[in-house]
Amino acid sequence: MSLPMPSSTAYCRKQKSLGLLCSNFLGLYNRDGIDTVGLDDAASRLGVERRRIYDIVNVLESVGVLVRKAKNTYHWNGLGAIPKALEQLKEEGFNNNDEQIDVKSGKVSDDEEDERVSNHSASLQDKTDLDSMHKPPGLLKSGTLIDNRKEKSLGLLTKNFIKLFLCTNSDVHSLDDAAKILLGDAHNPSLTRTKVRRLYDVANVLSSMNFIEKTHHPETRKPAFRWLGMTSQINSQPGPATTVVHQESKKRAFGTELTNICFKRNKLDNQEVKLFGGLQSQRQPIKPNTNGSNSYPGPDQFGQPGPLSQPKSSNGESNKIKKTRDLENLASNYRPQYRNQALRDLFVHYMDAWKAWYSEVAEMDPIGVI
DNA sequence: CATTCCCGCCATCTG
DNA sequence: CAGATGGCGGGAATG
Repeated sequence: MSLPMPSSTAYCRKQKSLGLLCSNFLGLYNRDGIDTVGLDDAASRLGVERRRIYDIVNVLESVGVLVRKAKNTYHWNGLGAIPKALEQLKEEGFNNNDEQIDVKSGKVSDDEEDERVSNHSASLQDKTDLDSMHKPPGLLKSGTLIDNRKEKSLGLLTKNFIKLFLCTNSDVHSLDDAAKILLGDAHNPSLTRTKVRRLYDVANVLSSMNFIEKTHHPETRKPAFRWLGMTSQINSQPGPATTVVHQESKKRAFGTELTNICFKRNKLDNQEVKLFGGLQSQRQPIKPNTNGSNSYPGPDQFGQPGPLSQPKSSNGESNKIKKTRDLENLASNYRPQYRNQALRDLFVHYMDAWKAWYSEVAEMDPIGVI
């Protein structure tokens, strides 16, 4: 019981959110020369417990930004790997059955992400909401009793959640519905509750990367999330982006404090603050934007443009800036300056892949799938 | 009261 | 078997 909140620095939930942590994480590693990310390193530099790093890393891995390399170590692929990862997710979602071969470079680890979304030829686009994708709860195959751990992983959940947007008509889903869908059936309220908690976790990091944004379901009023990827507008009309928007115009001014460090909810105090100091003095400060919403701060001080960044008001929070389909600008605007030729090539490769995919998708008939 | 979701216990899975 | 992972859900913060 150390006092919960020093008057000046009250405990603020937002400062400890996964979303903010994700932003900081990206800010810390999304730069030239990063190849490996160590969990302990990340945890200490970000001033959080290891447990939290797992949360973030798991969802980032689902989106291709990272790959687990070994115990305590991840390989940094970078944001450039996102398009490809999404493409893959989409594909998987459509051939809504499981087992996809790993396309990663090199080794095909193990079962990697296998999800078994039930088989059953789904008409790609069915109704608006619940439907087509679900993973059978029970499960079959390989399982006996082992399986489940992975099936409940945050990583898988992230993927399925994203597929929900990529492979469905609707680009707005309430977590509640999402939970039910992803849960297969299991109308167990308790299970759903837990699922929703997890969805909040992934939603937070995804929204910090501007993949999604919080809104309310048109009719239902229920809180929900809207996909901000490129799918939405492509969806509404064939042809190239209709809403290529703005872009890196403003340099946001974020808060200047590293968050995620202090004040435990109200118990024990923390001695982690020192990490903060250390970080500040030795590295560019992460600028979390202390109170407002949190989203990936963007490049500025990190050297690279942030494809997923968005203009953000310094005191934002209420400020619902229309987050835009940044991914759309990815190809044209995201131009990291890699000093390393290999990385550069890799990046180019990703971009090409993405463009190919994008144009392909763009000319598809709207009713078709997307 | 409802929604959001942080925290950290502790089951599992490696190495 | 110790350390690494990461479900899971209580319950606090917020709306």
